[in-house]
Amino acid sequence: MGGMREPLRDLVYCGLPQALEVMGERWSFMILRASFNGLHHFEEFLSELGIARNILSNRLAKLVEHGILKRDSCPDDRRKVEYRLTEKGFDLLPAMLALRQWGQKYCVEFVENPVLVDERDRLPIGPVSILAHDGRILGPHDLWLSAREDVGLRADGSRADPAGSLARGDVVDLASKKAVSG
Amino acid sequence: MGGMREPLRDLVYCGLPQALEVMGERWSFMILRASFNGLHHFEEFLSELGIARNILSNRLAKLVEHGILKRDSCPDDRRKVEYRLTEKGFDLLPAMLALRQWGQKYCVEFVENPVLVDERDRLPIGPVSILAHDGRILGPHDLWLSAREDVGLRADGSRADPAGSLARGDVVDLASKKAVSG
DNA sequence: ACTTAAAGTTTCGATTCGAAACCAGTTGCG
DNA sequence: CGCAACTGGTTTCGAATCGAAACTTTAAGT
Repeated sequence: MGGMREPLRDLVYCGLPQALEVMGERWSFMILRASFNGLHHFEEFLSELGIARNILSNRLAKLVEHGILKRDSCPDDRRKVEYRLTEKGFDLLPAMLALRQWGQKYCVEFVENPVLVDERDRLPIGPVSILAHDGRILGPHDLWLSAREDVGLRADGSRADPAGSLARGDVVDLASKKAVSG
Repeated sequence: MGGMREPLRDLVYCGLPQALEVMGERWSFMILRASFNGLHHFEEFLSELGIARNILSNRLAKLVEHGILKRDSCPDDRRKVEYRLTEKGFDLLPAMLALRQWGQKYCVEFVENPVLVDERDRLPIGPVSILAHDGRILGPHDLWLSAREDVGLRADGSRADPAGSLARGDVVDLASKKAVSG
């Protein structure tokens, strides 16, 4: 059997609700973006984002609590506090960019001016993409939801070598899948 | 000049706030996930997600309004209404997966069972990735924010051929960049 | 005609958001 | 030292949002 339905209720097994617990709150992504942009201080976030003081305080605390930002007081000026992205925080970049690119594609008519480029050749980056284990770019319709035991088991019965990726798996559209090959 | 700071306030130029206007609200991503999973009806979403009736109604309306879902009444049973993803909705898959993979990596200890695989070989997909114009996978530290006019202008003064991607650009960390090469 | 199903709407209390005021350590300066 | 200004908060309180439960409406089913 191929396309299964995911158990949506079993939140413990799914990364999405967990991710949304922090990042689903208003301003979290905007604060993250500001961090990626090199802002580090409370008053910087405050004036650049136009967020309310108490909410910013609350969000920063929550982001720190979840290990996305780390909070250090500046040694040179002990009034100041530095908020910096952790590795866990940096790992949200694909999600943030994907969301942003989507918004850019569908909701913004202007051509943006500071452009995100590859440091190597200074050419604009491409779209954030879903990759197969071998690096091919996958579209929404190239995906299939499979029972763990059936990983690598092709429709024709042959079995691919599950050498590569192992730990990462996900959600998906199976209505269209069912039609296509179920 | 290389790493610039993005104008965070000018929301019209940035796709992120636009994207968050819809997807930033509670439940939007969960509804999207359910849609990807093949749910199409109000009562399905209701029982699978455990969301309040009025909120679900509100969110579905907003998702439809923003062109992420389309709403059709079933011809066979005119009590029923079908909510289906549009192309615009499908295009949110990378953002949703990226978020989910992040949550999976950092917040969920269980091995998930229905695994998302490549339809071709039925092997688990890889992580959602930021790609260079030529397909190389880029990490958070391979990015640079460049003025539009300077696209393709390398640090050493040589110019890369900006043949490929043109319309897609983005945000980023420039504090670390400044240190590295500014 | 009566019952049930699907998809909402209404109502109302609980939570969250947001603007503004207030507060507490530092620091800079005369 | 004494005092103003700066930084990063907390408090307060009205407005908006969320959520559970009851109610409404249209369409099948029998």
